[in-house]
Amino acid sequence: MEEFKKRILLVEDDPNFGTVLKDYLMMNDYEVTHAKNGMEGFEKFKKDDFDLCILDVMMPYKDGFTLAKEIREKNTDVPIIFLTAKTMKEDVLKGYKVGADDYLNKPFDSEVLLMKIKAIIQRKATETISDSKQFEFKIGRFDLNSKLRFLKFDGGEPVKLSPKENELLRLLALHENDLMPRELALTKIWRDDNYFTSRSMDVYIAKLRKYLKLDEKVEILNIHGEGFRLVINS
Amino acid sequence: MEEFKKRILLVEDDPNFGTVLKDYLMMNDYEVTHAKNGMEGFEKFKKDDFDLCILDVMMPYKDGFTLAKEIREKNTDVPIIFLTAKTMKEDVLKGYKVGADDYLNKPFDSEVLLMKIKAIIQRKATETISDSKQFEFKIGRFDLNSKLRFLKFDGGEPVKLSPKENELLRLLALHENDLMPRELALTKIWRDDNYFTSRSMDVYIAKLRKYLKLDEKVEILNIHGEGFRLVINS
DNA sequence: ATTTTTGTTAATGTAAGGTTAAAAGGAAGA
DNA sequence: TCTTCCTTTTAACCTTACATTAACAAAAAT
Repeated sequence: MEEFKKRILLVEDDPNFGTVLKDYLMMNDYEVTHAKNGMEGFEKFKKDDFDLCILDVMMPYKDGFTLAKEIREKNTDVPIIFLTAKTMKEDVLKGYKVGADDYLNKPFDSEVLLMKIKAIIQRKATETISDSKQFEFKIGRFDLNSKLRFLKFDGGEPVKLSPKENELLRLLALHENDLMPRELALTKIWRDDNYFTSRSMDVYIAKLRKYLKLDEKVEILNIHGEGFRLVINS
Repeated sequence: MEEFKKRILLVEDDPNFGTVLKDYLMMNDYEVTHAKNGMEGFEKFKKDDFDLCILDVMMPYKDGFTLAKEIREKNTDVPIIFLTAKTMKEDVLKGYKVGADDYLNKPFDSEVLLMKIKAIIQRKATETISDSKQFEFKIGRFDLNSKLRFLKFDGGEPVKLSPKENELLRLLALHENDLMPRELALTKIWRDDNYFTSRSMDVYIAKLRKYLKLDEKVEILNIHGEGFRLVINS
């Protein structure tokens, strides 16, 4: 049926609950790595590729949100589910802001959790068809290495890009010659779509245009009300 | 900022709760269509394009799941959120089976609902893959790319089209050589059919005629009181 | 003949985008 | 803790793009 088991990073400080949950997930054919606190969670996250992270919110030293933010810096795509102790509205809202995919209030029904896991992993699987592991792009006479965050012109000295510059250019490159919808960048990179994030994005477009000026064949065009288009003229 | 408000189909039989929820959503910048039962819900669904459906599970005659199934047959992509009366595990599981994107237990916090709506709509926006072919038309010696909103004559320099110009020309092209009813354009593009939108449309017809003048074989004819017809003479 | 519908151009108001600079945040080091 | 450097956001100001409305002319229908 499935060649490889899906891998879940479970970060939960309560040892009893944690191990029970881990066993339950393993019984349901997931490969589970259990970290007992935020620090350990991040270490394990860096070492491996996971299909899903389940993070407890209430943890000593490093709470789930802080951990989520660190994870997001490394990887903008991994699905994250939060386990919140109670129906803390603030927690839920905060969760979505760091890019959570879902949350569950403890105590929760384990079957429901399984269902959510399945739904989320499937969702990601369908999303991740084209833009999978692409981090290197040729943009006219430029080379973008978006893993190391630099841009080289004609193989010369690389210019360092800030995280936002890098993500934005990468997204544009992924849609080369095609529309890169505003909304897409805002939700993927800024994780929020409002007036200010939108203006912020415009500022970054200006920055990128400045970098790209070196090659007059490369330009970022605007499609009013829709988004931007990175075109390479021949 | 907002090109168009996102459209929500709300199917909820409790009139009090339904209207309150509708008003609340409308206050938050969504365009809401409220149906009072499953049958009505499906009718309205067929008539319009929605960005999201919020379905009450417990409804007389046709429950939320049945409705969801019918909706899914028509459209595999619209996000669906279920409102379940209590933490009915069966309901939740059943919901996911019909392809729900999320569910909420009543009573729920309205801000949390907003958050979910936002998250889900954004998620779907992200998935929008480039299904190009539907956006490219050959109109005489012109090429219309209605995704990138430009019109090329004889493969020369593309002319940019405004959103309304583009949509209108696209509709005409879809009905090439055939009647494109006035009303159709008004409801689909202007989303309102009155004296002013009608005059506005005439203005756009004039603009399109100006663009299309380059190819004397292409013209937009008026059918008095009915609509317009894009004809390509041979 | 006159009312309604359409053709066309121009004027107006608003929203979106371009650009630059200043302010605010945040992390690393002193 | 304070300082410094880098990144990001916010603000300000300006330009361009769009859609609507008005105004007047021409066709078509009654």
